[in-house]
Amino acid sequence: MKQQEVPVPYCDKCAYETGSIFKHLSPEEVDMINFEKEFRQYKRGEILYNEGSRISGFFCIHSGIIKVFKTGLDGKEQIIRFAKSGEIIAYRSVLSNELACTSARVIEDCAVCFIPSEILISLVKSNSTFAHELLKLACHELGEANSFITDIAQKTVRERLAEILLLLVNDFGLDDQNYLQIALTREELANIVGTATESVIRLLSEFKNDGFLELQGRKIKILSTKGLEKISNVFN
Amino acid sequence: MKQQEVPVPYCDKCAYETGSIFKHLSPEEVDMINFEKEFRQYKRGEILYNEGSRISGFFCIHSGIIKVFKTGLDGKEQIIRFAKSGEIIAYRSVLSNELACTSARVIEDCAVCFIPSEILISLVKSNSTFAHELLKLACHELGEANSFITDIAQKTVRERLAEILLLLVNDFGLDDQNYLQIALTREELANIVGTATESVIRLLSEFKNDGFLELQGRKIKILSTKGLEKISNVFN
DNA sequence: CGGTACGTTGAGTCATATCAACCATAGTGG
DNA sequence: CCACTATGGTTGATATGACTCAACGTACCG
Repeated sequence: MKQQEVPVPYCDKCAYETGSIFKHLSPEEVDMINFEKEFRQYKRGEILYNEGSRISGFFCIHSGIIKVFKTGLDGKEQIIRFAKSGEIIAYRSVLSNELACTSARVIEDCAVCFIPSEILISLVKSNSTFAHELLKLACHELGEANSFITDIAQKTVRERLAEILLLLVNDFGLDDQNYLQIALTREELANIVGTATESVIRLLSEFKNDGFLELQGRKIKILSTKGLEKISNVFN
Repeated sequence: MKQQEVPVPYCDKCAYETGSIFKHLSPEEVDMINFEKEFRQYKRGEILYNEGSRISGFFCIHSGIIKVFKTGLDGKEQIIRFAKSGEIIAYRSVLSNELACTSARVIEDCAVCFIPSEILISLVKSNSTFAHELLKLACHELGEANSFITDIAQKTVRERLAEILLLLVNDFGLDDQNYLQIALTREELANIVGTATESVIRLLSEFKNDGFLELQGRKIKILSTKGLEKISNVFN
């Protein structure tokens, strides 16, 4: 849990005008958060919190990318989701008052605000709109989890990999040269899809041969989302 | 959507003293629910709601068992969860204001209360304890979904089947002869585990040969939860 | 008594995991 | 500056878990 003593830049993600969950708070409530929160910076590879630990607060991502994962058999990671600017993590454990069911590790150097549990709970109690929005968020994630369960259970690795690539395009976008704006190791890709690293490597090079993408190390250049859609069977 | 005109039995599941989510309501709020709710009875095989539809309320189960599932490729069902007495379903869609992401079908004849969406929303707004409890519920389900994702992605069909059997024992219990208190077809078991019907049949008969259970049609007699635990690798 | 849904078994196939070897790259310390 | 090591990526060979297909048995139901 590294916490650097650097000049704290203004964090606009916990402000009430932004697109984050905090937009449903009053200026006074945002002030309270800004007073209580702790600004932190983490480098790639660092852990924000560990599965099984009791969590004393949640994180709002200012910048960077974080992977949220569970550790399964033989320590193999299953990536549950990614969090990027404006999103919050660890709120599940805080709200359900359970131990963390996942761990979180930095994928791209990040700056986050750490906000104590009590703040979240008290806001849920005092601001019903905020509570409703949190419910929407949790219920939406639940819907996504249900879809993912169905996909993993029914689709082939090939279909899932294509689908995950499209999902990453959707979540992180492409730069001006059509490079995917998130760089993952082959192992990380495998740990989303739920397969072996070697399988990801082989399938990626198949997709390359099919002309759907190009590979430059970890950077993936998307040439044909249409092609990937066809492979992934996205429309059931 | 069958709705029988029978004398409405007293439904104690929507009462504020029970173990259901409604225990966090005031007597007045419970009265409101009782006034607005609609009592319905369904037989095995009937559908409560369909994936993709807009839902105008949620269901509280008085008695019986319901399976909640998604329809994937080729119409193959993926069972997401079961709901039994005292539990609520379809609240996800109501709260997230999204189309239903699952369907619900009766496994064991059931009696349910149908409660309009507006009631749920207004209670979330007016009763912050209730909102917090709903958040706990949703977040808890989210944690379970995450575990399930990891299991499906990493465990073998054999391990998953053993684990699901234990989970069913936990949720529905055993009768005095150690028979599992929920009767599923082989296909339904397969649709939880995420495998083919034939695989379930073969594995069940393996478990039988190993002395862990006995089979009487759909009734499964559990002889050794220890054995099933060993197979399932429950402790990671 | 035929029909329909469910259960069972066997045989063959295939996607994917596993194992092993090897290469590329970058960071480290002597 | 150069071995040294660690990490990640790639490829090939092999094994196998699980699916598919097909046939047949069983049981209930009108």
